[in-house]
Amino acid sequence: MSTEEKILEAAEAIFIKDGYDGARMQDIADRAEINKAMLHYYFRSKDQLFERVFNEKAKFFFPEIAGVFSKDNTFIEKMEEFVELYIHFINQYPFIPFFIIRTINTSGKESFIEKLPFKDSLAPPIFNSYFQDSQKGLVAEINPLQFVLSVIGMCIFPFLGRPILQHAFDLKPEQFTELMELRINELKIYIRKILTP
Amino acid sequence: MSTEEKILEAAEAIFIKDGYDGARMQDIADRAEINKAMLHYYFRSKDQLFERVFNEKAKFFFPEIAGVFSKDNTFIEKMEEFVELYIHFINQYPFIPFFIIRTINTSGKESFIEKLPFKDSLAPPIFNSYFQDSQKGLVAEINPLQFVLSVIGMCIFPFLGRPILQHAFDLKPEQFTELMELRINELKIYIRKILTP
DNA sequence: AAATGAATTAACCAAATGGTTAAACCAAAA
DNA sequence: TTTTGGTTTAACCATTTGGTTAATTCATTT
Repeated sequence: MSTEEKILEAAEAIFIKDGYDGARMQDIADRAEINKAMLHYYFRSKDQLFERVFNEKAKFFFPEIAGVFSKDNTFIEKMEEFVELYIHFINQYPFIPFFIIRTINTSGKESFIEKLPFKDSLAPPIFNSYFQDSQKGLVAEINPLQFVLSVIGMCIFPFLGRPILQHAFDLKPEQFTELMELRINELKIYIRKILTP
Repeated sequence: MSTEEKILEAAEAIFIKDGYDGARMQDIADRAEINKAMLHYYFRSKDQLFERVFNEKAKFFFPEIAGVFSKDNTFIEKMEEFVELYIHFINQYPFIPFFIIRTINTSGKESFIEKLPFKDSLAPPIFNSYFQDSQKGLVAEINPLQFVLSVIGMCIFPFLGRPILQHAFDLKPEQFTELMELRINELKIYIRKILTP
């Protein structure tokens, strides 16, 4: 593994664990098993290293949904698929949601919002698909924005509140992951109930 | 206003805005318009000052629901009331959810989890009420834990992702608050659809 | 008015932190 | 074999940060 890769891997781990403010350049260097000066040699500054890490992780906050929303099925079916895709997705990177939420709520890091694919890639296909089925009477009348926020919230919240959950129900990491896998079908039921006309 | 109150008020604002790692004692002193040494005179250390602030804010993460869940109505009605109460509640302290989520996910601050009223005060009455109505066939069969996580997630997520929302839809703070007020009725509809047998 | 004790301040301190530098290392080209 | 240029290291630097101290101010008690 190249030095640059070692640094990036260590920086990811430390920034995801501690956030920008909590992360220490020395911790990243130690984890990458290199000299601290190398961090600056390869990435100039903490800011630039963080930006590089964020850019590579931003796409893992919202999944790529083109595949789901180009299919020729109903909005309800699409949303069910979306939930399955999304929870599987986050289960593979369970600490990304908090990393992203923390970053966009951190003073001085507001501009990172623009790097998230929500506005351009996620919301429009969902809204379009809803309006199409809505005109055909295939879906209940809901507010699509409020609905999308609800679905994302249902999917993501357990990962943000994970420490509370693990404490309250004494869950081991595997048990948490399993609970989230079971969650997929539960949310599919909720979504179908909400959206059935 | 006493010096102690001035400090606490400033510390709240800074810790909520910047988190423990991002907060600077000097910033708190400046905001309180007092000498930095006074912070230590009154609260000894950054840790103790933070703990004091967290303890006072922890109760605003989950609302007091005794009133709602002692009523003689159905689980569905209770949950509708809960959502109304909860969103109103968070709308008054819109930055508390992120403050709490950030803290319990911060290394070294895990022990603060225990100060949240979820395990002892929030979950049990909800679960009990569900099982009562479930036996009477008054409510659809769902997994109460997954359901509670969903409701909390639906209520809270927009406040955590607020910067994304405000950016994507160009919302002013008043507009955001109004969107959340409208959200109450939308979520009530979702909940009734999910829970109706 | 003198004494007392808490409240407040300015100056200071040690450690930590992001970042720099000059020298050393090392593999490939000439 | 020497040169070259990228890579790595140890030592160093300026600033920031949480925290301390000793002196001073101020209100209250005697």
